[in-house]
Amino acid sequence: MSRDDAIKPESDHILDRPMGETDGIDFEIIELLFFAYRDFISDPDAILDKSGFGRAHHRVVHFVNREPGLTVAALLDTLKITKQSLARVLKQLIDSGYIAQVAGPEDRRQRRLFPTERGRELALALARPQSCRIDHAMEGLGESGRAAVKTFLSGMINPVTRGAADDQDDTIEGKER
Amino acid sequence: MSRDDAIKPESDHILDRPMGETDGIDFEIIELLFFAYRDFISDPDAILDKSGFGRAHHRVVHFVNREPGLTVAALLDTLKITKQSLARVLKQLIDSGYIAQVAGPEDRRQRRLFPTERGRELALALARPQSCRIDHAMEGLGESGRAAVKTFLSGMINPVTRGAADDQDDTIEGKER
DNA sequence: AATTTATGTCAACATAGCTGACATATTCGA
DNA sequence: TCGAATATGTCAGCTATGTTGACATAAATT
Repeated sequence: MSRDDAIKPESDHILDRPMGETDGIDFEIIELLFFAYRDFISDPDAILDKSGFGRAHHRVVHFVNREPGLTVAALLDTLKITKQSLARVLKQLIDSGYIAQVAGPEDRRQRRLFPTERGRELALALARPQSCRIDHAMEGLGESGRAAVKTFLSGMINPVTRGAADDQDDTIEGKER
Repeated sequence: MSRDDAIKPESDHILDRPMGETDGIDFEIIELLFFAYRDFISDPDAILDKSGFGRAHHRVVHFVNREPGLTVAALLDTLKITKQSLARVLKQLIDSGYIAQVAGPEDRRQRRLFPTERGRELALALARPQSCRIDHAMEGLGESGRAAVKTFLSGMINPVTRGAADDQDDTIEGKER
């Protein structure tokens, strides 16, 4: 890198004032969210490492445990990833006996996803440290404070556009998700 | 996949009860955090796509703008990634004129990072929609509610272990981060 | 019978992490 | 002053997880 090209404090309109509240932007919360989520994720990450799984597996196991009998389509819609992305991790979870598939009772094209005992245990093991962290963060707060947190987090989420629910109607605009 | 191996609802200890509050775990907040963060990130993602940058660039631009003159070591410590990971995105940001390096005035080994005008603009453009989203999510909340949110988010973050600050002392246990 | 839907799968690619190894400039301590 | 430690950069290769596009199969729908 020839080392000397870095020593030119004169050029290029360098700014040395921190980007602050002056712009009417709440950088504090932006950063709190970044750090909070990073650490929130780190607990399960450590556990997953041992099992040879990753975050993608975590999400799948979580939602399947939260809603046993979920269809693949519904899961894709929740995760907002492509079926090819899902396929990779889902296959591993099925092969390792964490999740089982059952043909839909009404519509036999569907593959409804259920957790096995093993899958349930993993989901709980992953959720436990996260729950602890949340409990700790909620410690000082009263009922109204806790409610405020939920309101805030809900407000951060994009509104659901269509009547997604369990209806079909997904490939209308050509996106194959 | 021979299609028929999926149709075996009998085998393997399938659970069909949702994983719920019974286990003393607050799944609601866990999920709210997941969805909230995902959507929170999606705003800047859309902007970054146009510039040909990714989330990694976002973080670098953000923190350099928040603390101009940051050393590479300090940035690595904030982001908790390896220097090789940082190098890739930092190089691109420097080459494209979003960030400039200046040799440290005291310690000339350091490369202190500063935003250029361009870098500042990008950081602001990325923060703006996030700030809007936060404002919207805070809308209903009073001062105490907002305070609760900050307390909560702060409580979610791992406590700082050592006197990290600007001190050296990083390679003690052999990890080269 | 033809079409649509739900799902799976192959192949190729991009981003952003990681480890390991090594280079260079600078500072610091003995 | 010299050798070790430090701050940073860089090469090479690996992994995880996302993406597109194309195509296959079974079941439902029209």
